[in-house]
Amino acid sequence: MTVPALNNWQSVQDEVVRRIHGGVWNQGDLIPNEADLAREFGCARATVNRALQSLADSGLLDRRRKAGTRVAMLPVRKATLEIPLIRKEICDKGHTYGYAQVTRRRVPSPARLASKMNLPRGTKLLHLLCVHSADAKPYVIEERWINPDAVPAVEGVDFSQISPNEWLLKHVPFSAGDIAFFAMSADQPVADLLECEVGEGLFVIDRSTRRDTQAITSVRLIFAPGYRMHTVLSLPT
Amino acid sequence: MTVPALNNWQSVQDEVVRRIHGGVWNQGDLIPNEADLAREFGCARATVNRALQSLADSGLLDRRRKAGTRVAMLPVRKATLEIPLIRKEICDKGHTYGYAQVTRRRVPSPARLASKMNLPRGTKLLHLLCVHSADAKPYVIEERWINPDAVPAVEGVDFSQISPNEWLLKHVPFSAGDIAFFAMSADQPVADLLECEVGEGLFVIDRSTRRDTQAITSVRLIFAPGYRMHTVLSLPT
DNA sequence: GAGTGGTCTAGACCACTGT
DNA sequence: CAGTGGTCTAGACCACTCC
Repeated sequence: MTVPALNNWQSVQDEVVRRIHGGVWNQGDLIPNEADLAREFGCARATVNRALQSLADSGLLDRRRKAGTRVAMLPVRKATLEIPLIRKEICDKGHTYGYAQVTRRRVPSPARLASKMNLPRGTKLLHLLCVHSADAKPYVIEERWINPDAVPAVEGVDFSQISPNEWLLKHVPFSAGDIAFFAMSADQPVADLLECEVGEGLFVIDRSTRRDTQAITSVRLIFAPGYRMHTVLSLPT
Repeated sequence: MTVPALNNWQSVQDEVVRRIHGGVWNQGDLIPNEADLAREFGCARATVNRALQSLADSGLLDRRRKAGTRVAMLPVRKATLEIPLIRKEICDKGHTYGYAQVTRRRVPSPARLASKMNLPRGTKLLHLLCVHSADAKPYVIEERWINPDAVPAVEGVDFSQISPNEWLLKHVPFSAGDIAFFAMSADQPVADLLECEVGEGLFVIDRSTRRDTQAITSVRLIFAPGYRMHTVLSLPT
């Protein structure tokens, strides 16, 4: 009656999911350890490990050394968002990309940013206001602050030709950071730039990035009405 | 001169990232194959594989059989969002959780949902309108549609005691789906429920889940003003 | 066809942590 | 202290895909 030997980690994963779905293992239950499962499934422990680790990443299992592996009590859903280059996002949708720099200034770092970006007092930042458009209609406002101490080369860049979004991705790639999503109501200046009504609800992304502990840049993206960011909730079966 | 042997996958990953940062390998470049790197680093190929696979998951590398491994041209940023139980989210913030069901009806599936949830024509859905609150202030509106064909047990549940959000998570866990984030302006009924101004910009999440191909539930979460969803952009150093 | 990443195995040692 | 997951190794075979 033994199962016909699960010889790859995907089939092991499927079997584990099946047992959870089927109620063989319930939320909070301790499941057998890797060695036992490997013996039962007729495969190597590394294969079981790979399968369970993948499920733990998905949030279905909680694993701790010595304590063993449990079915997660509250299976936290995880969604992976891909945050593309704005130009690419617009082109991929089949629209014509447009871009314009609105203002460029050097400013003392605003208090709100100084703390968020962990900047020394009195740091001067480069502040840019730009608009990306799709088929000549405003698509998103990019309000950008850049720490010139972290990116000296930025002083010589002409951001009327290339957006900070794109330049930074090419020249300062691979940094860590944090990101927040929320909504705001359009005020007059924003409404003017996005050609929408004052008060309209807009989708906003705030993002700060740094390398090691040095703040590189902070950006606020304010999207035109109608924008939707979507992705897939991928859980095994 | 040789590096002191990278004997774990994290250090291999760090070294690869260092070489990309340092310009040893540039965007679009083909990097050496796993066997060569393993020899150079003085570790097993599996260790290199683990490191590179992790970097590919992060979007820094593009890997294809036979074609080899390249530094990604447009390093797509990936953010992982955890979508918690609403009650848990509120409690974790240290607030008192409150919940109320506003309405409960059986309705023909609206056209918009019928297509999104891929329902047969004429399917009747259970429609619920609920409000979750934090410290007695409205926190989020949960507008929920449930397909009773997929979850027959739902007919007997008293959703004035437990939110659909929580009941479904406990009883219909582990399903796939898709999710979208956007902003809307509060209309009168929404403003009444959230105790905010009409027209105010609100953060909204639409989510549909299914098991296999059968639609289970669709939900719209409309958050009170001020809500921010945030996460970390985790890229290796 | 040949070269690359993807995976499996069997065994080993280590790191963490509950008891 | 002892049991569990986390990882490494050396070798092997397979699957994909570019040429």
